[in-house]
Amino acid sequence: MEAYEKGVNMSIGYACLVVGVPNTSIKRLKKDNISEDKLKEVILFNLHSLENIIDYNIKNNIKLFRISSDIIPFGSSPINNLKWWDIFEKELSNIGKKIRDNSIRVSMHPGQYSVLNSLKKEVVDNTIKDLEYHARFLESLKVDESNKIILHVGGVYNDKQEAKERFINNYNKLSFDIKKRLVIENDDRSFNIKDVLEISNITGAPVIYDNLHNFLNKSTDVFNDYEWIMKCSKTWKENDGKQKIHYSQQEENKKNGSHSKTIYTPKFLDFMTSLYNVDIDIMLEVKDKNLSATKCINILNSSGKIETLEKEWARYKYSVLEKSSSNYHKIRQLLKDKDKYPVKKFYLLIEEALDKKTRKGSAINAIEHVYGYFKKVILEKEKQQYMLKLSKFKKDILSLDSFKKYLNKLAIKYNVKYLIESYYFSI
DNA sequence: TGACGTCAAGATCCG
DNA sequence: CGGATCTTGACGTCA
Repeated sequence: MEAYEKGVNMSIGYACLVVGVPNTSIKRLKKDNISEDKLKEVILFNLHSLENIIDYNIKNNIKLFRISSDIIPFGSSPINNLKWWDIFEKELSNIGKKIRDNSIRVSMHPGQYSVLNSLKKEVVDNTIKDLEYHARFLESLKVDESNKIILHVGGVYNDKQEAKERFINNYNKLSFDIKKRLVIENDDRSFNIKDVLEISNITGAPVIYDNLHNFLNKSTDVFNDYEWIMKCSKTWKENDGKQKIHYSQQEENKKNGSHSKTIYTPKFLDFMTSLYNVDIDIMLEVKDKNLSATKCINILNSSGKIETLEKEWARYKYSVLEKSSSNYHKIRQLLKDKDKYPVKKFYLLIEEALDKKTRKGSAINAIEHVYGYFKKVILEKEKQQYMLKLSKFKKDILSLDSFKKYLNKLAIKYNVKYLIESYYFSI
């Protein structure tokens, strides 16, 4: 634990979406369904969601967050010629103020289709437009240049050296508003961390080290995570803010590069220990998003309180019960001693439970626990609906997901806060 | 030419 | 008719 105690200012965050928090979804539009009104409507909707996400992050002490590129639909396309930064100035500055006032650091990450070193001029032009859009969005929040835009180098086109040079040439043509935010990241098949450091050496762009990409696409120079992170640290200058890395784990039995469902804490702690007390920000790339961010923050907190775990337990308990009543009881037992903070054991038991296959009996057990919350308040009609669904579920003609969706609807209708905040309906 | 990755919109199916 | 489930889109590179 001692190893990373000094990194107490370190921020851990997650990307784009929030799991299990109402009113935080980001909407998209299809090209053939676009009108000015529709665009405005969706932008406003998304900004409301973003504000709710920021509020959630503030409340949960999450200081690092990647904003989805979909926040402004077709933000870099001529299809959308709205001056959204003017139209929604009030909303944007309001969100920006919350971000700044709470020392949250945000970032954006254009997708794999933005390729600055492409052989096609049109692709490069579109990429620059996309970078302009991302820079403008961050600018509209009035957040400083430590709030970064992350980009991969692009394609190799049979000649890596030329591809690097094309990247550098095109980088040099970018406006200062983009350059001041642009950081580059190693990818999982073309440009390894050594390549990216070389490019950084010439362009001056800071480098994001991605551990999983490095694992899958190693440089011929053999260094460990810590050593690469140290090399990358030199590329971060004062105005760039704290050095940032991406951390993810491979989902077992899935294609290389698939992010894991959750961050497994023993592995994460090994990684952290191997970094000694290096002071960096860590962006997690993981399916359960904010859940893993909270978990990792809690597990590194050497002065944590039992209340934190109790709060987490309230949100996880029915998901655990659904998988393993044995772990459910073990955790209850674990949380009895109010003077301790058994955070490692706690999350280990949760991870172990959630990895188990759901058996029908335990699923029903969890369902009945959840049903207990509105058993007394719901209408007779709903009671009958519930009974019918339960018997259908038992006969395998209703899926667990559908059943849970119905329960979620009831939870929202009767505003059962304990259940609405639970992860039971989202993992 | 299709896989790659992502996730919600949109389309279609089902009871 | 509402809800569940399947398909598509939007993008560029590479096998």
